[in-house]
Amino acid sequence: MARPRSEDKRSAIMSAAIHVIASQGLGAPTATIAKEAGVSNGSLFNYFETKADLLNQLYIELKADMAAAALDELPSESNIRKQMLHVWSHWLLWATSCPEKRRALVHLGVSDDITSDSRQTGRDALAGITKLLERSRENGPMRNAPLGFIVSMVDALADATIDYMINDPANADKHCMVAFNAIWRMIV
Amino acid sequence: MARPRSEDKRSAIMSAAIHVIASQGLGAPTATIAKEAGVSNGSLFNYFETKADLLNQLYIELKADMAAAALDELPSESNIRKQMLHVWSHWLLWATSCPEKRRALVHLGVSDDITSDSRQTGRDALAGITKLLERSRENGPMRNAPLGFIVSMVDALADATIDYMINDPANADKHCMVAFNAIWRMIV
Amino acid sequence: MARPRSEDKRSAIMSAAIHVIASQGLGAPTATIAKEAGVSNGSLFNYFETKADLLNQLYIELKADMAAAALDELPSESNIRKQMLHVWSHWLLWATSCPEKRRALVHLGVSDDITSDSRQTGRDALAGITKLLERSRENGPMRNAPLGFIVSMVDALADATIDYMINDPANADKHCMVAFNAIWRMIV
Amino acid sequence: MARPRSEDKRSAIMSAAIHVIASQGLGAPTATIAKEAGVSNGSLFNYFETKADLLNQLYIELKADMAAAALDELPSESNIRKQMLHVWSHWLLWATSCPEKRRALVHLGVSDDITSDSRQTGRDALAGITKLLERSRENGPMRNAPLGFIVSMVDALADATIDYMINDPANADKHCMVAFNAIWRMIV
DNA sequence: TATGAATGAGGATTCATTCAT
DNA sequence: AATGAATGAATCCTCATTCAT
Repeated sequence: MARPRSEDKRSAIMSAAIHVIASQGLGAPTATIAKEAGVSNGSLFNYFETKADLLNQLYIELKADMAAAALDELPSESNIRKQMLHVWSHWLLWATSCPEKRRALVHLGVSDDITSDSRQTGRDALAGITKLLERSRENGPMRNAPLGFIVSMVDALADATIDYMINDPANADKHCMVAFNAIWRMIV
Repeated sequence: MARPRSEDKRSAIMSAAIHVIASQGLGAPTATIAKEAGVSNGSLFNYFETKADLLNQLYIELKADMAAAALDELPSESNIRKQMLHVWSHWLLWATSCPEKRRALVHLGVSDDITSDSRQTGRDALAGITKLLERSRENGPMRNAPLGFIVSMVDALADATIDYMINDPANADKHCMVAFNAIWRMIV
Repeated sequence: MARPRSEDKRSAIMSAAIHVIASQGLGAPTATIAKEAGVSNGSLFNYFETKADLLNQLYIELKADMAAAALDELPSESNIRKQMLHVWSHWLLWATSCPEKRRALVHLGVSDDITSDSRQTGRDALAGITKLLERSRENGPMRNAPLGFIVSMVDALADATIDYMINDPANADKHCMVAFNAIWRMIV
Repeated sequence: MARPRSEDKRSAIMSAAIHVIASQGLGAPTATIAKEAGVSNGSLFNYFETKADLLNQLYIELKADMAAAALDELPSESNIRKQMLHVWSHWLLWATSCPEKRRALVHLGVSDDITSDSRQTGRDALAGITKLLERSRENGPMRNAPLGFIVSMVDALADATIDYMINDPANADKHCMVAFNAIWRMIV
């Protein structure tokens, strides 16, 4: 009935879900997640009404986590490029240092179980980044394109870059900068 | 001497799979695909050893289909920008005019059932596009980045653009051009 | 805290398996066994990991059951012939009075699903009988033959005798004695 | 419709069935047998109406084959013990030198697909052996036991002996004689 | 007659969810 | 609330048999 008593247990389930989904995909049994969390399978359904519910909440939390990481310690006094670079590199840093979260998020992102509400909430969490992008492209060649379109493009490029950084960690920083400069050429 | 194994039936199953996977995802029962193809569920396994086999073959065919569409009637005499634009717009045209193929391909792309062999075959099919990209960025700011990285970025941007075009068909052409110009700024 | 896994249910499944296998052979669906046991088909797999697991456990239990019946109330003070006769007649009595157990055991005995571990466990259960045979043949003509060979022969004769007793119940006791005397001539 | 044109093909199927059943058991697909025989799966059903039909015919042929081997070159002039020994050793020789036939026969012997008619036919094939046994026990301690019972016992002992010979080929001849002498003590 | 594709019932097993304890 | 046993629908795949060629 989704009436969690212990916040600890809820987050244990979330963490377990990240781990299990990262390695087994969304097909992973809820029982596996529960066991990984040190909780009985029946208990899982005290915290999440259905598996889909768990998935949606996880999606939202991961998006928020990612956004928080990206916006953490934002140097709001610096010029826009510096701020954008800060966000970009923290974003990618989050993804490369929490590869399981990122992998889980990729799985969730394409799942039909994630509702459009959840997706919207996910986008909302990125509002801070969106704002920065808006200011960045203000006078650039894409000043008239829909902002959402630009966000999608940057998001897509982030994903591609992360993949590349993970596959070639030795040059991760270089790839990070190459991609950032590319984006900067795109939008300003 | 027996009823010959019919190519028609094989492609009926493929088409059905595209349709069914586009709407139900990879979890769709093989029986549903078979029925949609007008074939018994047992027959499906005459044409494909396992469901995973079907999925892999479908992935490869769709990738090839997409590449063929993109490279069709390539104006090889024109300058590189014109050729690239041709590829880009045909690519997106394919995706927006066969949205089911594209949706199925998205599902397949993230599936653990798709082997790395299949993925490599998929990349091989895009060799023509890769070549063009290589020439395009030859003297540009990304001339020293790994070519595979650039391909991934362009691929990612294509996906993002397609999504946007499908969501806002009225301005599809405009979005297509906006994205192309963005890419061009990125790489040349 | 949850419904405890019930020993009753496990043995209900075992009994059902005996009954169903006796009449339908090892090809009997697990669903049939489950239904006969008054349990859902899914539940059967809470008690036995696979059908083969069920079969192996059943084999071992039946062997043990048989051995226990044969050795029950063994008159250990009596001379060796009396003891052996006791075992022999109780053995055959078990088989003729639980024909389903015996039929199931015959099916199981030739199944490829029964592991050599299970077979060894089965033999171990018969250790008491083996001991008696060892003493019986001590000074007889087969004193130098491998003990295992003798056990196999006696086992085979038991099977043949049981068949005959079941087919001709009116003279069951007579057949039992005829066979026993034959064995006694063989080994002492 | 079981209207064989080519006797060659029929026996190819039989041989294939022996081989396949010996290694995979009765659960082996008819398609596997057909392929092993170099025949299409459809063709198999021109020679045998059903799988059960094939199994029954195979059972009968193997029993006949075994009996023929046992009775081959029977020294009908010799005394009864010599004749019986001849039969016994040829019987076991057949089993140990055609282990696949023997294995297949063991599988078939316990199958519910084998009709009682087939079993009777199998016994009829052993008539020659039965005759010898009848003469052998004529004045012995089992002179009043049902002849069929004695046949069953000897049959069972043969099976047990064969198993032992196959597992310990180095001493096969010794085991063969040990068992023969045991039988002789039993019946004469 | 020979072939092998087509059929579809059947079967073991999984798993989200419920519910007795 | 927590547990984990119970449920049974769902799914992939097999295989004896049929039938078009």
